[in-house]
Amino acid sequence: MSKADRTRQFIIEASAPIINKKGMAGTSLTDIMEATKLAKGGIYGNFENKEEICRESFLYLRSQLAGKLDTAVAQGTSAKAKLFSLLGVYENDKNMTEGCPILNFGIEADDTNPVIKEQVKKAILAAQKRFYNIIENGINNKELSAEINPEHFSIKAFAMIEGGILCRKILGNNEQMKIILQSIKEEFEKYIL
Amino acid sequence: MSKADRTRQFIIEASAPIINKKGMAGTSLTDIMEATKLAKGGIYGNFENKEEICRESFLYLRSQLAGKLDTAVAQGTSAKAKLFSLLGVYENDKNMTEGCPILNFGIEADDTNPVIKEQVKKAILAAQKRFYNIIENGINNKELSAEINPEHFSIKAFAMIEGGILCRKILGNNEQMKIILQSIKEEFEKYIL
DNA sequence: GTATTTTTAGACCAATCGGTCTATATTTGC
DNA sequence: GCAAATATAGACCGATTGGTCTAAAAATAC
Repeated sequence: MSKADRTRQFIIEASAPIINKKGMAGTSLTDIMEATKLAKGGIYGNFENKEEICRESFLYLRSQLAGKLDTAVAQGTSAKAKLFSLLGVYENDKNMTEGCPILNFGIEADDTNPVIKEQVKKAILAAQKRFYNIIENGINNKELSAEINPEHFSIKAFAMIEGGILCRKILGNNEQMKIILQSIKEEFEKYIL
Repeated sequence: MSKADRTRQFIIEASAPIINKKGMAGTSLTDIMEATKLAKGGIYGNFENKEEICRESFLYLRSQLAGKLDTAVAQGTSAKAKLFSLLGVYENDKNMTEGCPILNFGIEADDTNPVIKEQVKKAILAAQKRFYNIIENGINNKELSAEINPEHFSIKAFAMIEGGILCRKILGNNEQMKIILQSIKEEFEKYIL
């Protein structure tokens, strides 16, 4: 990994939380310079423009989050354990409590940045697929009744969680999220064989 | 209504859709000047600063949306009719398909603008209460089983819809939203007496 | 219809925006 | 450790930002 590659990665990791918090339009080069302690030249030698920093920051947050979620799923040894472990990340992980990048970048990009919007789309579909796969494997393993609709379940669970993240941030507490996650668990348990 | 009041209202109504779309940080005075065909003086004679325009724009969008939702509920003559009518607005209304102001302003304001954040909070609680009241009245009228939990139902429905709005905007179609609204209806129907 | 008050246009402002460029500093290959 | 290549600092750029101020225009009161 060359010096430039390391600096580039360092800039992304330092910028991503700021952009996730303040938004792309709301984050200035000055913010990024302060966070990295780098001068303009040091930044523009590694990135074409601010939009590239935003884009790479989203991709970084997305992959970091996906890694945590995939790890959580992998740790479960049954469909139920996998799902509950996955939901646990949504409940507690700092990456989620600080604001879901899918929500933050998605809402801003949808009318302003088609390139990032497309990457958010991939993130949504991947997040839903993570639920879907748990259910489908559960059915195949005879852990779950074939009555459960994996597509509907994964869409509803994902939507409820994203809505729950909004409520958590605005209302300033985790109560509604707990109710949401609990109800996802209860819905799931109806189908355990 | 004085000339100034009318101009003020006109500026709000012209600016609100732009700010809802491009975000508060992403909307410039130039955007507002173009939308209103007014010069700087005409705008700053009616508003203290850009933030006030953003704040009033959110309050305008919030009250407009609340009016439509309340009207829809009032049109139903049973708990079921009220709920289905309410969900119909979330499915079809332009105010929703163009982007929910609760979601758009909420996500941007939560880390940057505590005053607007507080107003978004009120909007969320009011939206949830609208669901809650339908359920509670339904129980009292013996239309619904007392088994239904109005609090949990309203929290889940609201969260799912907001998550569904995100998916609709990013995925570019209404399919997931339809599944979500259908599942809310089915869940509700389980409790009809 | 005139006098007074209110409202608006638009020139103007300093500050900040994203971005460029060159000279210097730092890596890197050998 | 020296030379070539690469990366960074920071002065600089024009454009744009949000915001002010004054003179003209329009609405209002009588």
